[in-house]
Amino acid sequence: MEEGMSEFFISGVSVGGNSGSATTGTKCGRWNPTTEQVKVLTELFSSGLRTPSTDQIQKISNQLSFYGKIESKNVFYWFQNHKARERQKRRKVDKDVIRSENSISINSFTQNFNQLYQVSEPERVIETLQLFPLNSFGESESKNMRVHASDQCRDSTMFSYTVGEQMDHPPLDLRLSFM
Amino acid sequence: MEEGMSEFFISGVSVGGNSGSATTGTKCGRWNPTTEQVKVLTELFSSGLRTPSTDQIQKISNQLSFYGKIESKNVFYWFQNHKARERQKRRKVDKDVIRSENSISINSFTQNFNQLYQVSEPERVIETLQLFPLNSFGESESKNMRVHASDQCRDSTMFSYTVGEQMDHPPLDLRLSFM
DNA sequence: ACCGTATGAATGAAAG
DNA sequence: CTTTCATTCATACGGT
Repeated sequence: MEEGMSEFFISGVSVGGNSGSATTGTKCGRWNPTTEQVKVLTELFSSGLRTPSTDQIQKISNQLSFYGKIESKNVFYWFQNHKARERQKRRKVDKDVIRSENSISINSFTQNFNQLYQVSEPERVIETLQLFPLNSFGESESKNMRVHASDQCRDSTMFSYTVGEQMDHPPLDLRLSFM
Repeated sequence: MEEGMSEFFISGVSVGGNSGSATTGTKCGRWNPTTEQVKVLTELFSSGLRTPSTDQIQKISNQLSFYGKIESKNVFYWFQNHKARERQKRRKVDKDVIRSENSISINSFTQNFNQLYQVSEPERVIETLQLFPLNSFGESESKNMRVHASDQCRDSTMFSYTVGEQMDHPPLDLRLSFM
């Protein structure tokens, strides 16, 4: 990790006095992506980009700076996190699916199937990516809007498999026999 | 931004909804642990469990589902938050202690030291925690043996420069023509 | 009904 | 890449 990152922010840490983070209203402390930035990054991601090279990061960052403050490392981290969480999520889902299959296995098969393979995309490195400003004008009204605001209902890729049938057996043995 | 936006919650099981929340037409309620669940989680935490492994999370989740709907991610988040907030609290206390230390003598230094470098509890990181012996056989494995001695005191002085808010010129050519 | 607090959920940033 | 830490957003609740 250090390899590719070195030139991004190693130098940035503690550059200067910073002057108490007055921050003119914006909570500066960490990058707060605008919706446009997130949108673009997401598109890139869904286009197959997973681990952008230094140059790619630079370009992306550069372009995204149009929508608001951003640094290369933000882009780098974004991809790291996004990729990692996609994996993590899939992993957990798989586990849940497996477990639930052992107990349910009704027509949830189809869903499980979709779940299991929805993200199995062939990790290809994109060569030329054209998606872009084609419509990036549509919604550039928010400058520093937090992306959450209205889509809190993002799915949770981990489900529960509410049993609910055995609500009458004795409480589990909670004795932790450690040590 | 989510890549795997999936909205299928295990067949039939109507997730969330309800939860009142009239004001902001929310649709997906969030997990609301039952007292039983909280009790169990708290006990586990008190026993020293801080960062359960995926397997442990699964087991715990599975067991707790007896008391009500729950997903593995809920357990995951619960521990994350609980740990973080305990730490947060401790940090605040430490601050206060340190502040008062300025007027106390050497004696208290030792105490402060202990407070700083010792977890609230004997920090007996569980090594073999047999969660719910009922159905967790020899799978107890844990590699959370490390004790944080280094608290990266991240200097939140951020460095990025602001790129002036010029949101009113045409979008840059974002074609990423990688070489 | 509003407001403050506790806490579930998310994610940027790092460390390992 | 994986896992953890820190911070923030959002919401359920209880008090006044």
